[in-house]
Amino acid sequence: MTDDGIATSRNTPATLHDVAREAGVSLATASRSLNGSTRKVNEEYRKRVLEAARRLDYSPNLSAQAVARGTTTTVALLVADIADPYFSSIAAGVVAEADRERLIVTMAATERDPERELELVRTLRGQRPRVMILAGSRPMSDPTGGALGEELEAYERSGGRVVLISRNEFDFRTVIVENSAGAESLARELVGIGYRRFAVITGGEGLRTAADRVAGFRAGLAATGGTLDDDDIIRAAFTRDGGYDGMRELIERGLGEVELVFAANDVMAVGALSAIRDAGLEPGTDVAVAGFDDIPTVRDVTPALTTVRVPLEEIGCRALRLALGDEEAANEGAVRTEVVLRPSTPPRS
Amino acid sequence: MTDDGIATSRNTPATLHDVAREAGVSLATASRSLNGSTRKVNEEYRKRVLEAARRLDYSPNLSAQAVARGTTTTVALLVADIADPYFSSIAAGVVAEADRERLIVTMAATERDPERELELVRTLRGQRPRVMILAGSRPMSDPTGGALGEELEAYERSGGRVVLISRNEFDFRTVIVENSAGAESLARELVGIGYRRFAVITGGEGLRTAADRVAGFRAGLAATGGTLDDDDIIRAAFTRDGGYDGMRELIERGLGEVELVFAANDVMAVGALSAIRDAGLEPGTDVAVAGFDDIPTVRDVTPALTTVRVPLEEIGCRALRLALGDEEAANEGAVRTEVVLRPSTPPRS
DNA sequence: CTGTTAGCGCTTTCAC
DNA sequence: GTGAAAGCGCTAACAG
Repeated sequence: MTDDGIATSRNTPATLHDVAREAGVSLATASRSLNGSTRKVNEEYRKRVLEAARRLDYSPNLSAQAVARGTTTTVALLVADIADPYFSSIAAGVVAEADRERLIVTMAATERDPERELELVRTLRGQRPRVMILAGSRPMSDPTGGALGEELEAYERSGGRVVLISRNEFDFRTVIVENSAGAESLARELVGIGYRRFAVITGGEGLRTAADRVAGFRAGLAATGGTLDDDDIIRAAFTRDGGYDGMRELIERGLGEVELVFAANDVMAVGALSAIRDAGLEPGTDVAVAGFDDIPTVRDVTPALTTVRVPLEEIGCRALRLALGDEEAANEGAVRTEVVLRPSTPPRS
Repeated sequence: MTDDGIATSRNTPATLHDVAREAGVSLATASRSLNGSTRKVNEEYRKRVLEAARRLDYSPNLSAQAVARGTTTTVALLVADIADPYFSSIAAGVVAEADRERLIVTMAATERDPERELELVRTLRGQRPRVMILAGSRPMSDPTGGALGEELEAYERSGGRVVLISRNEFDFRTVIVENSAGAESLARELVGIGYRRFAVITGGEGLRTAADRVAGFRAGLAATGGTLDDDDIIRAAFTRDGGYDGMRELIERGLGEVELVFAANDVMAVGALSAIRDAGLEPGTDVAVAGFDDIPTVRDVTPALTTVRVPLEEIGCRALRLALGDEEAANEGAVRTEVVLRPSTPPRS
């Protein structure tokens, strides 16, 4: 072993040991100077260590730190689909907040498959993340037979924090979105501007989020005299194509008296808009459309989409703060939503 | 220390040690049974270990494994903005491929700030990721004075692999996108359907990707007789709002003879569409618009947007395969793009 | 304030 | 085939 003491181009990163040797101090002193320790270090030594670290291009091995400290700086985020604007906006919020807290985010996609989700939670647990954030609702009846819940509980028992976004299936901290109340307000406002007969396109089989939105919408109609026949509730995939297909189905079977179609989220609503147009109808004029979420693109479709705004990035940010035990975040209550009327639902009469 | 031998609700995860004890075998045997070792383990022991692991709800500590093995199962991904569909689609591809390779992805956002990018690379290096993927072009003239390049080189020297997506600034493996050729084809096709006078809205100050697209577009026009005045090249932020602002500027100064506006990416084009409409003009009719990327939403705006398709998810996937040394990926050459004509550029005359 | 040393949880020689 | 033991890179008592 030729020890030339110079930063040669080795093919393994410099270790703290190398830095200590280079600086002529002990491991402990090197460690203390490089990372915020409570202990004070002689300014002279400190400088020498920092200088040596720079020379050797030292970068602390986070895995080793994690093992030694017994705690990581990692946050795990699970979403249904990264390319979906709903999730990517939430993710952006989580990543931004994590960055502020000098935490690192690892991300995985469940592709809306509960089995996969369980599998991912298991894998990710190996990282010993400080926090695990699960976004995206899953079926209300758990097809994995409670295995996910158990896994998450085990994770919390071992010191982790799980936060759910808009899915109150378990007893974990949750960022609650006013899905029901928001949809109810939307229904009221729509009736207020003259709509009476509605149809709904929603996600398949009792997804919690979707179900809440539909229930809220229904309640709003009930209170104000709007009509929604059970037959006019279409189920489809909770995606753009689902919205497209649902709308086409609705058109094919005949819109009848329906004046406005409420899609349980914006990506579906956008798909519905295209289906309407592809059927030779004029959205907004022949049939009005409303969505939920206020994803960025709904301002740019035509007609611009009426929706319920939910502050997606903020939700991501809050989820993390909640997990980190932020007092404020814990006391803020449900995330406020807000109805945004746009040309896709022009006032009627 | 009460050692009752039962999986009590401790508040620290079970270790391999615990499993070994529970199974009555040595640490080594437990390790060998749980992870694919070359060594053979007596079937009887193996079963006992697996059973014990299950009972204790054991999950291997990835950090510890990383330290012991000297290698991680992590991939780091840097993008400009997670909520931007261009990047989130690429990210989805990376995550999907990583999942296939049983790798974990950590993600960070540079927010288009070179300083931040450098900072993030430094931090992420601490993870000792096997691979680092950088997406999103940065200014051609490096404001960090080559520091990023040095950092990345140091990372590769220490055994990592960096892959750049569509940014050939350094000598690293790169997923090359036919930005120039794609834009050139687009120009040719547009001239082919009757357009003659063009304007361009592009990203600020020499972003590589933007510059290539504009250059290609220009070349296509030059070859076919289309006209693009230097005055009609507008610079704005490489975002939806940038596109909106750029278009508004163009309209305010007077479109003159301009028949078609080419935006250097789809999000800008979508913003431009809205600006046109907000100015009381009809996109497609009064002025045609074309973009680049073929992000999902461009099918749903009105009129649907002419663009150059680039297979975003595939790019993410390829980036990772390239990093992992996949022969095929290395030999596939540039990522093919394809012109997609849609109603935002109706045939003229 | 500094250095020695015993871990952290896991892998991997190396003997048996 | 199995186990004891020596690390991996780093931190945190613990003495000096």
